[in-house]
Amino acid sequence: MTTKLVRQQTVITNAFHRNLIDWFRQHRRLLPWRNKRTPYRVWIAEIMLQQTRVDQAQPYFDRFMKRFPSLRSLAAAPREDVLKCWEGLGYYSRARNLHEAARHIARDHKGRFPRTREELLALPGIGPYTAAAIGSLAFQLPLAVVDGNVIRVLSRVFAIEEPASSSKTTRQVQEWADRLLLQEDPGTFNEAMMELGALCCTPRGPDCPNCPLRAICQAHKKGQAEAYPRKAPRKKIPHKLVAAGVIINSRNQILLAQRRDTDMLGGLWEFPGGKMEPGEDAVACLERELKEELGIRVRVGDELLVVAHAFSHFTMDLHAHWVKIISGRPRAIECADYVWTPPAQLRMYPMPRADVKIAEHVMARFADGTAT
DNA sequence: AATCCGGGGTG
DNA sequence: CACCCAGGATT
Repeated sequence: MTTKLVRQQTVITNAFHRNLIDWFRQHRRLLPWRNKRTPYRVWIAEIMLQQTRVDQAQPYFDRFMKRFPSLRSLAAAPREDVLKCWEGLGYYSRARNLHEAARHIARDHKGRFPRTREELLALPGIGPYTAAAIGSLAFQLPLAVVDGNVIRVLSRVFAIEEPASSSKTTRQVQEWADRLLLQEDPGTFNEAMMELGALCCTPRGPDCPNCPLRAICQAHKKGQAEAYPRKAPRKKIPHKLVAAGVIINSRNQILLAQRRDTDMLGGLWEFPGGKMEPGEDAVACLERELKEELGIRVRVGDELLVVAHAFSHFTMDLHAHWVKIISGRPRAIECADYVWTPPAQLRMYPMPRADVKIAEHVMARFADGTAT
């Protein structure tokens, strides 16, 4: 009885593997990180691909590899350079963690990349997914990855009813993936599963007729592929009003403040300001925030522009105003550092995207001579 | 187990 | 604008 079940499962598993791997060989995309699977390249690619689409990550990957071709060069670089290379990619803690982990490997592992799941998990920014990805792709460790693609594929294959976001689903999918993993070539199996999710078993409009797993897919059998994975009801995200000051001095220099490491967007440079309190307008907000943050009294002038920006967990309108200092010299009270810079050099500093928009506006105003 | 990261793309 | 997808860290 047991042997029969085992044999039956083996038949299914073999068919699963053969179809999946054949499909992958035909359809796999040629991506920069897929040639030369060194641990370092795999690592950088996997961190970039967290929460980020392939199309968006690709140019960043090429630039990053050019600028930091080796783990040693990354570890030796100033953090500022790493953030600058990451600018625009979002989730900046990834860049900070990457840099920290590189230094850790250089120092404690003498530059030899860790090659066990436990050692990988101990590095900042590496969780279960990334540890399995690096372990399988670079070191052929038998670790199954579970990312959004794998959750979608297996939620459909096994018609899992719990929402994709629940930790129960993650655990269930991890168990299935571990069981299905192609032991002889875990890296290719993992890539194939994720590629299937990206190209065929897509969130909307999955290409079931051409799917290598259609024969065993329970969601497809029910004619309900797109109904999986089940979605949890989502809550609405808040909207915030924020003000930023373009502080200009008598020498036509602009003040940038650096965010503290422990804050969100830590280490990035921005036009100082903050959230408007209830009942406050941008002017009152800037007078208060700039006193708290930099210890200066200011006169808030005209509005340059309003940047509407959507973040992952809220949206905001960022009101940028020209500002002059009435009294006091700036001190880095609620920020890590500050700097006065000529407008032309604003873009040397790594900034959040919303501040990049302000910076471009400021530079344009100076270029055409209409700056106040 | 749930929540929080200050994302970006698409229709 | 509404809607969608998404790993790690934290608590």
